[in-house]
Amino acid sequence: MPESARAERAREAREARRQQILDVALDVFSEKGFHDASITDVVKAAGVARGTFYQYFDSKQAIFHELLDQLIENLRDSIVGVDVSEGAAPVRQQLVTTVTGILDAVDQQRQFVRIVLRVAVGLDEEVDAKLSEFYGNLRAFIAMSLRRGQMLGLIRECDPQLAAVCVLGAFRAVVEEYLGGDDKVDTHRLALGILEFSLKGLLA
Amino acid sequence: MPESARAERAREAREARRQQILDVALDVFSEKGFHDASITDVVKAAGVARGTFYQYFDSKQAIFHELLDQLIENLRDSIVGVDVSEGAAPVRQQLVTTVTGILDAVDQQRQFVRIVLRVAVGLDEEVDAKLSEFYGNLRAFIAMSLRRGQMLGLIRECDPQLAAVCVLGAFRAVVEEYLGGDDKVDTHRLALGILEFSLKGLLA
Amino acid sequence: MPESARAERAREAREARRQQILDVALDVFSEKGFHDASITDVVKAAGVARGTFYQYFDSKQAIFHELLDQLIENLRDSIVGVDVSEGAAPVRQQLVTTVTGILDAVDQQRQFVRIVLRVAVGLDEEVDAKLSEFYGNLRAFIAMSLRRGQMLGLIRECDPQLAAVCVLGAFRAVVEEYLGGDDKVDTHRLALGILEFSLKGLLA
Amino acid sequence: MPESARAERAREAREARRQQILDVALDVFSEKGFHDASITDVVKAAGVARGTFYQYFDSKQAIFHELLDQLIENLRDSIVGVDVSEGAAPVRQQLVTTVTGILDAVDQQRQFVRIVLRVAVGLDEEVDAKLSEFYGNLRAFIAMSLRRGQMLGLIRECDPQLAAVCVLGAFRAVVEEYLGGDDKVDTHRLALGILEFSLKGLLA
DNA sequence: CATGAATGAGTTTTCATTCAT
DNA sequence: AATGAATGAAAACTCATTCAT
Repeated sequence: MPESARAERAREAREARRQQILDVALDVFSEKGFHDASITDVVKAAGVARGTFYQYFDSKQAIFHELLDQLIENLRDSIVGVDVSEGAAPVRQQLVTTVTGILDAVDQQRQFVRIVLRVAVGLDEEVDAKLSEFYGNLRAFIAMSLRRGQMLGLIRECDPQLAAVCVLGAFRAVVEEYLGGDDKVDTHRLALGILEFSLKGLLA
Repeated sequence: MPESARAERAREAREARRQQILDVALDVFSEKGFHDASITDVVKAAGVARGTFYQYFDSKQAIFHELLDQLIENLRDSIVGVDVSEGAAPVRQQLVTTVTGILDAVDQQRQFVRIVLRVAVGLDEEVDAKLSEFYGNLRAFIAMSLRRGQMLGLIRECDPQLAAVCVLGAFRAVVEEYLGGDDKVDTHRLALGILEFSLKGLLA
Repeated sequence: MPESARAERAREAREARRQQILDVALDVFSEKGFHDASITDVVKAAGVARGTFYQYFDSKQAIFHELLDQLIENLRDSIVGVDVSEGAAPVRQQLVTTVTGILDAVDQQRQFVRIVLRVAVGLDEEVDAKLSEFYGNLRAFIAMSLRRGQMLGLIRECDPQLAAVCVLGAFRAVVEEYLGGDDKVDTHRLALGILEFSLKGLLA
Repeated sequence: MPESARAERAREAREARRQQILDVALDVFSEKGFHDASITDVVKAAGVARGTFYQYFDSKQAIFHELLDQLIENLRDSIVGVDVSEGAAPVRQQLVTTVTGILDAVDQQRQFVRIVLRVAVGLDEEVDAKLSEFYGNLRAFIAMSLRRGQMLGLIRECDPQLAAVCVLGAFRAVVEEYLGGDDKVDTHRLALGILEFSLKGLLA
């Protein structure tokens, strides 16, 4: 079936082009922000014509939303639960590994940080909803983990919802502060710091 | 001195008008964001003509910056240190009172939250600098308090800088989550939650 | 009649104020041009309120027109004819004196030059008409003098109208070139140059 | 090379469009002046959208400056020197031909006159500089010619600089007076008049 | 009569989007 | 499918003029 083969190749080319524009847009948006970045900036950087852009994306909003979806999905993928089954590694060690892993993933793609923590904040309702959903899921996941921990007697009595907000807030703040710029960081140290803080608090 | 009296009244009227426009702009910006709010929106809501706006403010940026300055100053004013001198109230109680007070202040003016935590984020370099400075001061204050606590043996061994980032992040997240909408909240409960979390952590 | 005396004083005060604003406007317009000079510039320089300005002049155009009228009248006054009656000074000497006198008058008030030769040019139809009339009168005066000179056998055969245009053009160009800036000039030398040129031409 | 051919056609179309807008702007500016002509006037007359204008020109100022550059270049091109080599036509005849030619060129494009002699006068510093340079070059050219004439014994003793100012002034005045409106003129007669005046003066 | 705050029509300019080639 | 010239709605901002005090 030579025709379907050709069609296939065309589809792949289209997909590649599409992703290329998305990649470029990530750079442009993360550097200039949403409003200060123009479609002109994107198409120039991508080396395509204005019209071409609109063959792949419906609007400036649309590409940003898609971008955000990709970012969120990537972030989600780098987050995995803790195995509490017998024979698994000690919980604390698992936590350190997990949190370090997330920080490493974020560290790899700092544009993510800028987009999710700066550019996308307060943009429009749809974006807000997406971020809310993402954070909500994370919070729910954390809260659930805490509840399970409470049942296992590992976590003290507390409002898991509120506690989850605090944990996530601390984490986000560390990311924003230490991974918002271009400085190198010791992700292991940060992960330890966040976990010690969240688990043991600051009292002597 | 009737002349100076009249001049005084005029000056006051001007100041009142100015503040009125600022107040209206606070509403408009907090509801629509910076880019989606036009000067037309502001002047319509204020019931003045376009030109009037420009008699009081140089530009759209200018009024937003001024607004932000006011908000930050207000926030700063609601934050006070903890008295560790002898005869002072127990530190823990003071902390609860302080944090509850801050939450109450923010609760009173929820537009503040939307502006500072959403609208102003990632707007432009000057705004970024202002927020950075504000958060930096807060962090420095917290870090210093932690260091003092360490010397008094109250706070455990840790990187005060990193810990301050976590504390502030947890606090910010709580504000954003619980005071970002229009729901009523129990600020005392939130303050307790944040403090317990920050001081004792979550382990059983 | 104390009342009329008071009224008189008031009238004089009004007149003085009016002239003061005109004087200031002359400075402002000659420096900034018509469009780039704002009413704000004028009232600030005059030390009066905006409303006051409009009590004395109907509009920005109006004050400029009035200004131009004054300037033109002043220029006209510094121009006098040549006495060809018996016993009068030699015509050539009279001409030198007259032209030098005009140049001196203009030299005294260089703002005149800027207003009449730059600012007022191409402003609007009414201004154009005024300048046209002024130049037309001058040309007519010169043409008439030339015709009289022809009858006396002093001036050669030529189209007096066209010749008047040339004479006036040469004069204007000299004023513009040598009195347009702030450099000191030798008006006598300029007058001689213009006259030699106009009377004898440039051929050896 | 079909591609370069298409690109070539596109480039030409762009250039044509650009020139069309310039032509229209020449009309609009020469009729209304710079300040009274709005971009709206230009684009309406050109039959294009607002945005199209800004694809070709950076600003209202920019198109005017470009327009002025074209006009000045055109004027310059219509001016040629006088050939004093042996075997050349008599100088006087050459001068008549040259001056008549310039007047004819100007006659052809009366908008030039209005723009250069009215609209552009006193507009802004850059425009002033351009006109100054143009007139300066002309003056310098005339002054140099006069100096050469003096060396050949054709031109009498005089300040060539001042004489050049007079010659140019006379010429300009004739252009302004006779070619400023829409009346037909006999350029040959005007050229003769200017030359007779400049060379022989008005004395009998 | 003086004041100066208020007005709002009018201007230039931007930029996401469309569409003929 | 790619191009990029054309579009025009919408925005910020100015400033001559008015009018209540």
